[in-house]
Amino acid sequence: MKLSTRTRYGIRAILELAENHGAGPLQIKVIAKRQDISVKYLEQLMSMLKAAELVKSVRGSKGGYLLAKAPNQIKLSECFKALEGPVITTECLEDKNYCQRTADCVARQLWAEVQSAIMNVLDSRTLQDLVDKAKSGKKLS
Amino acid sequence: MKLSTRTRYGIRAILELAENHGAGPLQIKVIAKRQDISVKYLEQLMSMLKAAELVKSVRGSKGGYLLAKAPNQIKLSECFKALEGPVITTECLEDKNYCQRTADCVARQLWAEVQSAIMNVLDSRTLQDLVDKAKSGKKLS
DNA sequence: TAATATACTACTAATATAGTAGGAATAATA
DNA sequence: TATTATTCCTACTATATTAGTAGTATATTA
Repeated sequence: MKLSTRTRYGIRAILELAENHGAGPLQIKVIAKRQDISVKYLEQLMSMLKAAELVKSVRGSKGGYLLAKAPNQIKLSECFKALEGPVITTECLEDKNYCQRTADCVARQLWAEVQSAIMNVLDSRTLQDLVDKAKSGKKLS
Repeated sequence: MKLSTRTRYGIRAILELAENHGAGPLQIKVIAKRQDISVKYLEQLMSMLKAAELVKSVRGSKGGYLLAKAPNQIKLSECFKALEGPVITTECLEDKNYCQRTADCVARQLWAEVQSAIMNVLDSRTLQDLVDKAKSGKKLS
């Protein structure tokens, strides 16, 4: 169950915006250089974040990207969902009719628990939390 | 972050063995029919579980598969690992040198938390737990 | 020896990932 | 107004992974 670079890069990129919050737009090429990501690839990731209304953009010279909300208003679960899609561990959790066994399938119950454990982590943290920890140099509590 | 059919089918298959524990070997074709999985595909999944020493096999007529240990001695984390590989959310959790930023990367700390949340669920349950719940018809606590 | 099982290896179609590439649209600035 | 800097949009591509299929060899029982 490997995380895509799409999600890994995207989260690092929006974290750059969070750290830059209040200081005007940040350009893709700057983020790409700092995070060592292909500019062209990052363009696509940013447009996913924009489609999810987590960031907004300013076109033209001196343009760039900014957070659409304050860092403490953006949950990691939202970022994850925008990049990776729903925190899905298996189709049958989304669609009850995917399989006839859903009603009494203990495997499905297990995957539901896994999914919920992941969501608990991602839902309880905002970009601000990560920025704070980065500054303090401490680990997440 | 979608779960492969490999893991989903494999877990359902070993659960069949757990329910059948003590009643001799169970054949692939029986499991395949009950769980609606391709016989040939399931063969491969069973051989992964066997390589991980979670199940053992009896060849020839009247043969089949059995659990290698009692159901309460087999954690779901072991089954998962055998089928899906390590519960990896990103390479940098396994290999510190995968990226230069590991030391102070807050994103990496986040993935570590996610990974650990998943492991907590899978590590705290055995096949026996799932079998019990299936029999009682109740949800996992 | 015949029937029934697992064991092993190779192949394949479909899908997803991780980009690359090129240019159009837009805004600031000289 | 021309130039430059930026996002925006669409299409393409190489590689890897997934989810199987297929065939044959090997072991066991009756």
